Amino acid sequence: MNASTSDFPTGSTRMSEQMSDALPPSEQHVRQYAAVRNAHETELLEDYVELIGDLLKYQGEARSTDIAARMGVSQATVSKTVTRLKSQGLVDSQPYRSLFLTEKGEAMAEMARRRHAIVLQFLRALGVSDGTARIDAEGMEHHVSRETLEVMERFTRERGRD
Amino acid sequence: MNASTSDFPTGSTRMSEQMSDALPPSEQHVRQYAAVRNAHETELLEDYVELIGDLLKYQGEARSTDIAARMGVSQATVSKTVTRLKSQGLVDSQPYRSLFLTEKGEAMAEMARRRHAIVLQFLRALGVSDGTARIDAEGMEHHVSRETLEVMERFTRERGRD
DNA sequence: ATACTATCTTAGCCATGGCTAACTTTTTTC
DNA sequence: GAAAAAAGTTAGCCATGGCTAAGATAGTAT
Ligand SMILES: [Mn+2]
Ligand SMILES: [Mn+2]
Ligand SMILES: [Mn+2]
Ligand SMILES: [Mn+2]
Repeated sequence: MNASTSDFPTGSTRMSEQMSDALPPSEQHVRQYAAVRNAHETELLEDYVELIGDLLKYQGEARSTDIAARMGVSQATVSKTVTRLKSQGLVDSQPYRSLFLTEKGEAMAEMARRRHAIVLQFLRALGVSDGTARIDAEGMEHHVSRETLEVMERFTRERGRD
Repeated sequence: MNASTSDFPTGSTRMSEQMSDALPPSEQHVRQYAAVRNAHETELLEDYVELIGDLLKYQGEARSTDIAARMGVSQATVSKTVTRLKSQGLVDSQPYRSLFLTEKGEAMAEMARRRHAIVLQFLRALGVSDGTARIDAEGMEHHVSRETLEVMERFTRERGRD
């Protein structure tokens, strides 16, 4: 249940690495953690609208059951989250009916889709296997800034084996 | 308050990218989301032990106040989280006293420290600016698999300007 | 020693994101 | 078109991770 603590490469720690481990200035440090908390606030909603958009596109319909099956959670959990999505004006639906994205939801889905694709393609271009790349990209995407995305895009374009 | 939905590069979407956006098989998709939920379970605890370790190392002591200041949260929040850290056997402390890491806490801190450093150095080696790299690394680190870490390490070693 | 200040804890509040169980509605089957 | 199955909702539970307000303890000055 607990994350393994010995699950990572044990390669040599070089001199030059030592320096970068000192504590950053407090204000910087605070910004780092705040950015993470911030990302976590919208993470799930982003994944939902992205998935709903994909289901609409590839299956013509987005049903709660499909979402529950894909996300690996119960239907009740999906129902509750959909209520939140509606209250945030991202999703539209009648009770017991299929789900749709609002304009705002479309926009968020489109952003998430693009961002996710950039990170996934980058990881593959780097040389990470497809399965691992998909898993890592799903979590990483929400923590990648615009600047880093641009660097990733350029890398994939220039050196990608995609 | 809501995440901006137009905050990302709008570069052209190439043909080859289109294919990779199709829905992955359901089981794979479930694994992706499960991995993210899993990472989020330990994420905060990892950052706490990492920070406590750094404070012990660089300031000789790890006080709740310092943690609260660095994390940008209230002391009450730190107190509550420390209770959890103790109940998981990661941290040791007497009431109103400084914090220490258990063996288990040390191990987790060491893992987190290494992983965090690898991701940070990788981003810098990629060409991301220091400030951005620090922010992105803080969130990304928890979602990077062993395989990807190894690829990042190799990249930094071979092409890094570090 | 007393008083002040800084630190830490506790209680109680809230939102999020899981779950199961019970119920309702819709869809399919016969 | 009735019965059965599938899909969706609601209620109520729990843990996490924030917060404020109030109180307790420790450390510093005077
Ligand atoms: Mn995701
Ligand atoms: Mn970290
Ligand atoms: Mn972190
Ligand atoms: Mn995360």
